[in-house]
Amino acid sequence: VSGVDEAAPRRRLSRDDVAAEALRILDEDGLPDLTMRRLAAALDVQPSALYWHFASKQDIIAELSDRILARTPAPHAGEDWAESLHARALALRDALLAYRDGAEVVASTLALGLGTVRPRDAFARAIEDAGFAPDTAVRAATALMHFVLGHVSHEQERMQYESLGVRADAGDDDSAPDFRFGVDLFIAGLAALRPAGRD
Amino acid sequence: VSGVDEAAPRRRLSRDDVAAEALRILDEDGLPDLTMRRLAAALDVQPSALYWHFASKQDIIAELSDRILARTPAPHAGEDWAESLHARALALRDALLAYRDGAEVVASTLALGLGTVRPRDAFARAIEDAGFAPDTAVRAATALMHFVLGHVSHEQERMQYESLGVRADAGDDDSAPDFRFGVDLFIAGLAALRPAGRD
DNA sequence: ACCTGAACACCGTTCAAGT
DNA sequence: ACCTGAACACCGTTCAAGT
Repeated sequence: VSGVDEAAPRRRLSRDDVAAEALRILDEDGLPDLTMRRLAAALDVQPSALYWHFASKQDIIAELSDRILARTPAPHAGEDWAESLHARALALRDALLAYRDGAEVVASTLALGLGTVRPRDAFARAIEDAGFAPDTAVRAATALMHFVLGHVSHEQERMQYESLGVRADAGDDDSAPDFRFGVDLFIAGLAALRPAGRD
Repeated sequence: VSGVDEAAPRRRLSRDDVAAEALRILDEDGLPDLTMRRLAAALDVQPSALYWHFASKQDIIAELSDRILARTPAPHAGEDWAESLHARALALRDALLAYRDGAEVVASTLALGLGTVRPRDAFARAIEDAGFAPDTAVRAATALMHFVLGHVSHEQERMQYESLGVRADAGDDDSAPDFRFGVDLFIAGLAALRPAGRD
């Protein structure tokens, strides 16, 4: 029995292994299929083993949220605040769309006060550049985050149910123009309400 | 054994009974506690009995969504489009806040393409009054819905976790001004972008 | 330090059978 | 027509015990 490759040992699971496998399952099968039991099976380990590396499933999801958001690019210098905000909003949408159910993962993590708030702060900085006070900028940035997460969640849930054939597939599918319209509306609002004497 | 009141019969459960009890559990214990088994127990019935009245749990939740949204009032006649939109957005927030986890119930129902779209259509009508074309108005109305649902979901999830002592309670709790700011921003955007020649 | 084994306390849904 | 009983195929989490 020496020539046959008997069950690979492959122990010493790392925290990073767990997160990477979870991200793979998320992207390939979606958030509802990302269960502790399925994750453990994919890693060839008992479910309880995961709790040595992460305190809870929600903590794993928070880690996924951070990884999804890590891909949002640094801003170009010298951009107009409106251009910058527009570009950041589109980049955030792209990052969320890059993983299946990305928006829901990030939204639920944000709601629990876990994970990074980098994208919101990036929005806020661009809005400060328009002349708004820091606390107002954070408020506006939060509103924009709600729009982005709501829009992309909706997009991704629709994709999910269309692929299952549940919803009537309306055919028309490119929601990028709708998204841009929403962002432009938001920016036009900021331009209209911003403190006078700024340019 | 005739004087003692033996286990009340109370059969013939109606669809309305199921929805009403579900709404009670939702409001008192929250969406995570609204399970088919708990609902059945509260109605003194087996879980499988619920499936005679509703095809699925999601269908029950869609019914709750409609009931939550039923309380949004008819608009005053003769209002300015901006005033009307503002009033409707605040009324929607109030309706969502009237039941625990109301925003999440409505958001998930909307995402599945179930339940009423009355609030969105009401938004769209006010936006048409500003001079926008019907399809543009629906786009903008959808964006506003995303903001409202996102904002109120966030508010309610925060309440939930604060009451459990999970999140650090920051003390400052009235998010109505933040909400109004977001709505005003949105309306200012519409005012800036609306077709010329309208007043 | 890292993981197994076994249990605890649950889920939504289906379906034959009863009344 | 309306509901029970029993099952199917799952959940997240804990914790003593092993190595």
